[in-house]
Amino acid sequence: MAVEGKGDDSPQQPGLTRQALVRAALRVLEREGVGGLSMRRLASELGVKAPSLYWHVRNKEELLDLLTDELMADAQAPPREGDWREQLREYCVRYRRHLLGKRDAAKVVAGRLVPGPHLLRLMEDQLGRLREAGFADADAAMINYLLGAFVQGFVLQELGPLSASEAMGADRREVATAAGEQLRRLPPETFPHLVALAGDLTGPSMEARFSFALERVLDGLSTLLEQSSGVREEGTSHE
Amino acid sequence: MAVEGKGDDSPQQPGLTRQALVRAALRVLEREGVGGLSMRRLASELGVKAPSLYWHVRNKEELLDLLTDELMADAQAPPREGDWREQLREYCVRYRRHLLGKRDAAKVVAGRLVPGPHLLRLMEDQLGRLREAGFADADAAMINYLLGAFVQGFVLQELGPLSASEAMGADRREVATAAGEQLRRLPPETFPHLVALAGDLTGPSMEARFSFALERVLDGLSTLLEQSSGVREEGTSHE
DNA sequence: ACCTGAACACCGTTCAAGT
DNA sequence: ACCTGAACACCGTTCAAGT
Repeated sequence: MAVEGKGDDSPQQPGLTRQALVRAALRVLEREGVGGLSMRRLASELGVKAPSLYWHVRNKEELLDLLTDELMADAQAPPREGDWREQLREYCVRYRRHLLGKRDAAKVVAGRLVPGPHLLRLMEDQLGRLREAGFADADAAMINYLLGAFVQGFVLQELGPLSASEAMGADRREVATAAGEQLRRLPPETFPHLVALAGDLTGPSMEARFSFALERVLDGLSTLLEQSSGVREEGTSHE
Repeated sequence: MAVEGKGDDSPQQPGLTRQALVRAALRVLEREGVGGLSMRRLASELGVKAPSLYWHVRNKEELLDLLTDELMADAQAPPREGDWREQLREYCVRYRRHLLGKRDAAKVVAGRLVPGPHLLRLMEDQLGRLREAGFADADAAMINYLLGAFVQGFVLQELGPLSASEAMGADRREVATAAGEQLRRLPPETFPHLVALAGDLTGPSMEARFSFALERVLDGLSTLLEQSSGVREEGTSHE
């Protein structure tokens, strides 16, 4: 009757696997959002009672750590086309899209530094491209961290409602223009810049804000690369 | 007997003010952390029962919005010394220190876009400096958003335990070197870069990561400023 | 106008007990 | 080895009722 032999070192399948647990958590997250992802709901998704989960996982934190890496399972590295800048841009654009594509993914991933297998795969690939581009090892490591923190932080901002006036009700465009009106009505003698820039502050879409920020970061990396290769050419290297 | 007349439009003081509520929330946050900040505990801090709070505040979300702005109450803009780059750097360094100085502040503030009075004050100041530095209005608005998202996102990463192995137990230095060992033990044929850069990836302190990232962003802003002022000088402006 | 009691529908986690 | 019942100590929020 036990048809599906996995072939590895588990003699009888235990009904619940860590893998099954994490995949179920992903389904619950997609369906209910991060607020609805409780140990109890996850248990019922698996046809089991909540305390059972604690046999497979130390606590909810560990579950979220596992889930964090699972969220990276189908993240794609960009094609190796174009220069390093084009490739890094594509990395960030894809990572953002990936996080936005899975419900509340950024809220799970946000403050979590988990070196799971899927993340390691992506890091390995990105570090390789950074070194090929000519970045020093120490810089490549820093840049890898920087880009991750940058995109995650950005998408996290993007997930929350644009303002206090909320996700319940009006769409982003309306909320933004309302916020613009509010800024314009401020006393101009104490807030001249906010009044003058009301449109500039509330107008741009999140897309636009992200790509603006991304281009600034990429410019900064360009500068670093020029500086360090400049040093290598004209510097006092012991070569 | 009602000694403390506020003088404004509140005839009898209602025992609970929104202000008192928010200040109490700040004390609870400092004492118990974000996980300990519940409506019930906040109520007991105020010598009142939980349902009372809902007279003053729509729900916990609104409370957190108010708290977010209160967290900015004593944030200091840097002195107007040095060039724009020095001032923006100091802005970010101070903002980071400010967030790190209040327990779990970044976790409250993170995905929350609340244009409260204290934030508006800082925005007004920063936008002024950006315009004086020569940034175009649209750019100044974008940069203001970028820097906020950048610092908040960064500090949020910094707050979580450095790795899964946890806040409970070993300090950051130990965890970092342990993570380094783990990377070094990876199969070098599939993870050559991770193995080679193990030390670079796990060595740097959060201080170092932050200031590296910050200098890159500032470099990026320099490039933007040069480009746009270049365009203004040699461009086809209708001046 | 402002506060409370009681209740609803939940949480994460532990632990003795079952198989 | 793996799962459950029962319990502990909590949550956010509503709502009739009190003053």
